[in-house]
Amino acid sequence: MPVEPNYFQQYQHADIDELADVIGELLQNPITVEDADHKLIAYSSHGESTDEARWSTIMGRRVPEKVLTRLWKDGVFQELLTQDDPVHIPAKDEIGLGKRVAIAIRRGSDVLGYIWAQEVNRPITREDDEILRQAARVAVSRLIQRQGKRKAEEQRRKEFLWELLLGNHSSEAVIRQKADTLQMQLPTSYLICIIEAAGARLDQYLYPLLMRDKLLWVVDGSQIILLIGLSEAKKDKSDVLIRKVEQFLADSLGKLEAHVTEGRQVIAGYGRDYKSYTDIVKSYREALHALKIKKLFPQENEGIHGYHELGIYRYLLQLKQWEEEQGYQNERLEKLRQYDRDNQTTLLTTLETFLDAAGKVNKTAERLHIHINTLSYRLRRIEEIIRVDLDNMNQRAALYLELKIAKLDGEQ
Amino acid sequence: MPVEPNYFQQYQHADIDELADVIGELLQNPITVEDADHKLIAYSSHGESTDEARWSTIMGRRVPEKVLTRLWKDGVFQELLTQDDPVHIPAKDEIGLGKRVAIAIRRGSDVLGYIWAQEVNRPITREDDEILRQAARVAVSRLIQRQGKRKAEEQRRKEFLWELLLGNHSSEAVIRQKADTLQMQLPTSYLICIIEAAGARLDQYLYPLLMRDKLLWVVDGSQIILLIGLSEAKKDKSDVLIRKVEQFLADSLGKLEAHVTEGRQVIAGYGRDYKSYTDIVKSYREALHALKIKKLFPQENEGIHGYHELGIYRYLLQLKQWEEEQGYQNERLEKLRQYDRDNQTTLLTTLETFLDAAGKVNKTAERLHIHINTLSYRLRRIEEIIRVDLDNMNQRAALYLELKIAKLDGEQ
DNA sequence: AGTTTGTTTGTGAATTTTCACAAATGAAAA
DNA sequence: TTTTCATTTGTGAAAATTCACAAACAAACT
Repeated sequence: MPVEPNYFQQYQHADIDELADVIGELLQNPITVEDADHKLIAYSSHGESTDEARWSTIMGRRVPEKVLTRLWKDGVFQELLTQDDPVHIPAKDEIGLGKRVAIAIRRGSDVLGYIWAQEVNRPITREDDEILRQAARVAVSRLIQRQGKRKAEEQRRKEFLWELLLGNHSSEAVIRQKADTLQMQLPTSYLICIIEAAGARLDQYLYPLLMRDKLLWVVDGSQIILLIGLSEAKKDKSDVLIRKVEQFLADSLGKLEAHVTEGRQVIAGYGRDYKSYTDIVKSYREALHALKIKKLFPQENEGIHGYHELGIYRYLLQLKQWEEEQGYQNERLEKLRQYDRDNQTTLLTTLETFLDAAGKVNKTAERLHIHINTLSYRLRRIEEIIRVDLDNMNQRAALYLELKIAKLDGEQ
Repeated sequence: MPVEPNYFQQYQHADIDELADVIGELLQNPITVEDADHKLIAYSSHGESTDEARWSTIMGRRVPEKVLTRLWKDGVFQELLTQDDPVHIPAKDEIGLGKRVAIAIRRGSDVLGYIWAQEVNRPITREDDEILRQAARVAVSRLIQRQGKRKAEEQRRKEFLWELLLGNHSSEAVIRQKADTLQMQLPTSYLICIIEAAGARLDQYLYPLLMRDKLLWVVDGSQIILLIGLSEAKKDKSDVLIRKVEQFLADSLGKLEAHVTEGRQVIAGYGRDYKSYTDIVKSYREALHALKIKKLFPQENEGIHGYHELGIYRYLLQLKQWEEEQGYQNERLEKLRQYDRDNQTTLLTTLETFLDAAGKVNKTAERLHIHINTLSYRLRRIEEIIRVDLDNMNQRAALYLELKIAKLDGEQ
């Protein structure tokens, strides 16, 4: 293995702009240096041949949004965030992006920024990768200070989110003002989403996704709490927005479940969407509620994350508590349970399966592995024993509720 | 019209026993006088020919229970209580009751007692009726004092019931003791039933029924509150007892509705059955709740009176209140309502009918007077618009609940 | 005017549900 | 042991449901 030369020996103390020029000279191509938030930090001054993406970046002092979106979509950033080596990116003419190479500037697992090298004057080969690796290493010290400031800001933003989650602020105006001083732009519509994983480094694994969507988040024990913005809530198109959340969750859970093979306890829930930021407490509580229900009824709520999708489960805990306060005990179900015990039957399970199948005898018999006439007999029996009319929606719904409430005791 | 002689002219100041003898002599038959509670007050002393019923009555100083039950069943008391004339009763050998004639002793609408004349020595004809009428009139003054005492006792019992209803007593032992001092025997199992009629003299119309079942009751405005005993709650035979309550209600409501033709607002509700008398508050509250629900959803709960039969309606008020506290507004239903307004459709009604029919398309289409394919189209539309899966019981039940909750606002 | 869109109704075939009746099974009671 | 009872399964026919496809219609839009 040949010993690579130390390209930046004599530039250890050069400032960041000088460094960009040096890299540019070594690679004979235009260089751009950005921080983790894609704000322009430095760029090489030689050479006029520049594509539209670089031009816009320099003029706007930030990488244009559409370029970022595209690169996230193509998985470029995912690569950059997860590996130490330079990433070679083919040209993407639709967004005015020429062929280039990029590398992340990182300290430990933190990404401080990126170095971009355009390929215009000459191709950048694998041999040049070491130059970029060294350049990234040298750039670290220049970015650390900036990073410190950024971290402190991030920290203050997280504290602010906690305040919002706990409902410390009562006035919308005060919230907006504080958000301004923290240079946060609050989405017009938002919701709170919680992802919980047993013993996983949640923020670590989700980092690329969090960065991609520029989410505000805090970690609380084994939970990560996310403020997700629903940019434009046009008319009846809220469905589309919710589907974006579901997409995000699918991505996140997929990624996490790959990592957390052991307990595989990865669950997520989110509250309803609100516009006023005094309602953030509500959305948070709703997300927590959804999570709680998903733990209590995992099968019943598989694939469901939104509080608005919980159906009757939304009421269950409350109703349970109410029944207890009233000293109500369900005689009908107890009667069935007793009958089952006395006669070694399974009428209660039969009833639950029947109700879960929304009264479809076919589906019910199938799930229970019994003849359809057996089912019909059992249902008739149930109607006789607990004196109920299963064709009556009121009674059906009531029984359904009662059954699910009873399950909360683990009595089943 | 011949002027009837005044048979009791010279006995105006005779005591009650003497009176019985006089009547006996006039009719040449054995006489028994009872108070309203069928306790023996006096009996004629001549003549040995006496049937088993009279003999038991005199020996036990009260009319035997089985005789009373039979006479109530045959409607004899109903007649006695509602008319001033003597009632001629055929022999009922199975209970040892010979042929006899009876008349109620009444002051105004209050029944103070009864005079019974057995037919053994000679038949008692219509001509003798006037003798009994006059005898009943003369007996009034002898029974008034007794009646006063009885009324005071009744009054104290009613006050006691009120105390129980309002939960003033916390100890079962104290309650039992007080019941003893008031000479009340509390049924082992009981429930509270309330009948409400707009402007009717409830206790008046129900008097025969109340007497028959010896119920404890109080009147509260337009409501009459009844403590109904369920004598022997053997094993799983509670159904039979409840059916007795239903029978009583059917009788009562039938009678009342005949009288209250105007507003026809006669409703009834009853709570669950309890054994401990500290629970009487619960049963009372449940009865009130049932009544309230029946007012809010008259059609939905037609023919239903028991709190235990309310189904989901039992939860509705609580859920409504809870939703309001949470500031929850139902977007799904609102969306449908909006669609209906925009397109002059009736999807909301369609949905409700469908759910009420427990998902039977046939019944639904019939009730809506539409083609079954129209219904199928509408349901598909509903599923699209509010993004719901009507085959899913959770969603179905949730929608059902939401619909009924929404109806509480009168928003429909 | 024609076109589009959402709604209603019709037809027909495959499938499911409902119901009545009968036979087989197994466990408990006589 | 037989008898009884509750349960399961089978058969078959009528009724109801589901689904695809098409025609008719009215209101809104171009």
